[in-house]
Parts: sequence; structure tokens; C-alpha cells
Amino acid sequence: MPRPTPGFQIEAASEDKRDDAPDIRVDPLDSPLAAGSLFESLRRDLIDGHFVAGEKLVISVLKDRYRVGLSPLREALNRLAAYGLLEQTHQRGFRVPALMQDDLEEIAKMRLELECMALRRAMERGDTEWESRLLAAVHRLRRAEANQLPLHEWEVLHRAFHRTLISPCGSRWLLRFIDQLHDQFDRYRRQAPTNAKIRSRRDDQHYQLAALSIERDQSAAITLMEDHIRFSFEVALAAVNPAVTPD
Amino acid sequence: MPRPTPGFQIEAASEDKRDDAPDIRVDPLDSPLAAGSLFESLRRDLIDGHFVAGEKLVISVLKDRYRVGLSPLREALNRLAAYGLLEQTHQRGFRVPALMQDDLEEIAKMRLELECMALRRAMERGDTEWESRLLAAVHRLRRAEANQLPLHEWEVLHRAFHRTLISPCGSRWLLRFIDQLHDQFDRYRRQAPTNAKIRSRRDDQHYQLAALSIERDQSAAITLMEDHIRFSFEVALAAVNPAVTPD
DNA sequence: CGAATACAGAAAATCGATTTTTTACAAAAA
DNA sequence: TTTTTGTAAAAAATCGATTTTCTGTATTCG
Repeated sequence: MPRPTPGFQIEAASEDKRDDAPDIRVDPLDSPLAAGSLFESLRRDLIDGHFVAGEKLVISVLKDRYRVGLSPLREALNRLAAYGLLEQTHQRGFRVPALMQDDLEEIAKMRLELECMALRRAMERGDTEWESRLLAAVHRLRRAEANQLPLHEWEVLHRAFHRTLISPCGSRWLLRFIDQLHDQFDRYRRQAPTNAKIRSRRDDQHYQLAALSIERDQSAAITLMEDHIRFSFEVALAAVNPAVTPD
Repeated sequence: MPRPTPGFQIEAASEDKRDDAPDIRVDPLDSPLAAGSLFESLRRDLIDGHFVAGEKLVISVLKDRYRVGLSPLREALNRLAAYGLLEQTHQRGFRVPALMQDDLEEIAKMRLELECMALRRAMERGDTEWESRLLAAVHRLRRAEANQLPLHEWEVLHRAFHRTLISPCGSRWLLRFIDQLHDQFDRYRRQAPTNAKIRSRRDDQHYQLAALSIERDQSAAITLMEDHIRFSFEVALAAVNPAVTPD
């Protein structure tokens, strides 16, 4: 059964005046991209934890909730399954993957390998334009933290920062795999609690990552990237093992 | 427009007696897994090159060709797009990605990184059971080559060998990404010509790979894996640049 | 004569209904 | 009481029709 999160406040009630539902990103009824935008909506809701891990997704319920027809909905679910954010079993529908410590460890390990590889290449290939965009991205991210912007804004900027950092790595496949792993990782991280200490350390790491990368200090940047991912992993662990929130 | 390959000998003519069409792997009409098996059929036909690279896939044509309804077909296409074997543009359907040298280079580079990583881990973790399965796999593969089994049989055994080689690497994501890259790579390789010399060298490499991996000779095995992928890359290059078939 | 526009045909995307399969529950038998 | 079997409800999967969007062509206007 879906969790009663603020993301789903559309009830069967009033059919008009949807503009005041800030948590729903796209109104599929007005948009001609039902299947495509639905994929994005579902993707985000899955990562945000708006569904209980392990939960079975009942098509007819989703259909009502997102106000779309059967075909675009099933197409979006199929894409999500191919992407790894859903599991599909023949004749018994779609299921949200459970959260398991083994999985999280594996995902973190892969992130470590791939993101360090990407960062190394990015430092070799990045130009002034990249350096500029990176500085801009880290600045936006830190301001969002300092100014206590809503969590969602921060998440968007955080993802943008990491993407910018490795964007000149030269491999679309590498970027694609890392994106996929980030989505998987964030399912855990978003479930884990944070505190000021965690956020502050993370904030520093982001800034230092940008600085060292621009300076082309390869070994220091790579080491920091490893630290950053390991630290995020420690934090995310609390999603599967609530005892171990680090401070 | 689809190429007139033997895979598609079903014309609009006789509506009965489909059993004599050996190249169609599953008859979706008899199977209750239309969408799932259709994904596999399309995946294989895409890798086999039964579609022209860059070609636009017309839904209604595919519908007739594979004899399925619109919904399972579109679901399969969506999954293939998420998987990277098709490109989707909103409101203008699905397209087979073009073959480009840049892409091939990138794919080969990623294969090099990921498969070496996986092989290293597999050698650390593989047990006797793995060694046995690996010997069996390489034996089947070499016998298929020696006995001139049909190409398709060899392709299946070839894929099975590579999968077995790295199977104990301990990371589902790593295996998944490598599988995906193999599919991409094979789109090129299958288009490139081979000769006895190429096949013989490749055959040797497979045998040596198995032997060195079982002996746990890490550096030699990794070096050979690099050679193997580089060599396959050289061969596959002919798919985009017909002048350079190596001998 | 060239560019812009309107039209017609084709194709993609979506919808709602139908079919098939699974699941849950209850009744009967061991 | 427990297991088995039958039945009804629910859900998934598929189908064919409908709607929307695009594309190519021909016609009109500048």
C-alpha cells in the first residue's frame, strides 16, 4: 500500500484547479507527453521514497493516481523496469525493489569505481568552460544548503553538481551508468536521516572536490571522491540499519 | 526499410502454416508472454543486424511482422529504448541507432575497463565450481568453432563463455552493464566480416583466458583480456570502415 | 518563380473494453 | 483439524478503435 506522503494529494474530489498541487510535477492530462513525463514522475517518486520498498504496484491504482490511461502507464513501468527501478514478474505485475544492505554496498562499490574513473578522465579533458560551470554548480549547491532551500531544490542541484563534475569524461555510457547508480543509491540515501554535521561535511567535500578538480590535483581529487562516496554510503546505511547514523 | 534478411520471411501471403519459419524464435500467438518474449526477439534481431542501422521502425509494420498487438509491441520497444538498443523521439517513434566509429570506440573502452575489473574480482572469488563451468564453457565454444556449427549456435556459446568467465565477480550491476555493452558491441561485430585467421586467434584467446583465469595468473589474464577486447575492436571496426579488416 | 499555407494521408500515442491469469476464500473431503 | 478442490473476485495483459500529431504535397499568394 502506498505511503501517505505529501506527493499524492490528488483525490477523486475536485476535477478542476490542479494548479495548487505543488508536489505533482506534470499534469499528464494537459501534457501531450503522457508516457515520457510519466516515466520522470514515477522515477522521481520512486527515488523520493513515495512508495514503500517491496510494495507491489497495482496498475489500476497508479492509473487513478497519476490520471493517465493504461497504455502510457504500462509503457512507463516497462521502461522503469528496464532501468532497474522496478522489478517485473510475468503475469503478476510490477514491484518496488526491496532495500537491502548487500545491494547498497554493491551500488556504492560500483559508484566508487565508475565515478573515480569518470573524474580522472574529466580532469584530463575538462576545459575552462567546464571549470566555470563547475564553480557555478558548486556555488548554487552551497547556497542552497546555507539558505535552507527546500530539500527538493537541494537534491536537484546536488545531482547537477555531480553530473557537471564528471561531464567531460568523454563517455556517454559511463555517464549513463553513473546516473543509473545514483538513482539506485539515492533510494537509500533519501530514506536515511541527516543532521547538521553530516550536511556540513558533505558541503565541504563538494567544495573541495570542485577546487581540487579544477586544480587538476588528480590524486587528491580521486582520494576525496572516494572519501565522499564512502561517507555518503555510511550515511545511507541508516536506511537499512537505523542504528548506525554517523555524526 | 528493413533489410531482406532470412530472419523475416513472413510475407503477407499465406496466413497459415507458420511452423516452417525456422528463423522466428517464438510464436507470440501461442505464447502468453507476448511482451517479454517480444523484447528478446527484437533484441536479438537488432543485434543480428536484421534492421538497417539508422532505420525508423514503423510500428504497424512490426506489428504485422511479429504478429502481436500494439500494446505488447510498444512495451517491448520502450524497454529496448531504456536499454539503449533503440532511440525514441517523442511523437515520431522509434529508430535503430546508427553505427558510428566514435560510439564503437567508446563502447570498447568501457568494455575494457569493466570486463577487466570484473575478471579481476572473479579470479579472487571464483571457486572450483566456477572453474569447472568455465572449462565446460570454453570447451563447448571451441568445439562449436572446430565443428563449424551454425553461426547462431556459436554466438550463444560465445556469450555464455564471457558471462561465465566473469560471473563470480560479485556485482550484479557490473554484470548488467557488461551485458549491455556486449549487446552494443555485437551490433558492430556482427556486421564485420571474419576469416579463418581471425577465428583461430580468437579461439586461442578464449582458451588462454580460461586457463590463465583458473591458474589465477592475474596480470597475464588481465593483459590477455585487454588484448582480446582490442583485437575484437579491430575486427569490429570493419563494420564502420570496411577498409580495415585485420588478418 | 519562390515562399508560405492548407490539406490529406500516414503514423504515433492514447483510450477503454475484453481476455487471460492469478489470488483469495469458502466448502468439501480426508 | 488439516488439506484439497472449486468458485468468485481482482488484477495483469492484450486488443482494436479513436484521437492526436506529424509529413509530404499541392495550391495560393506575394
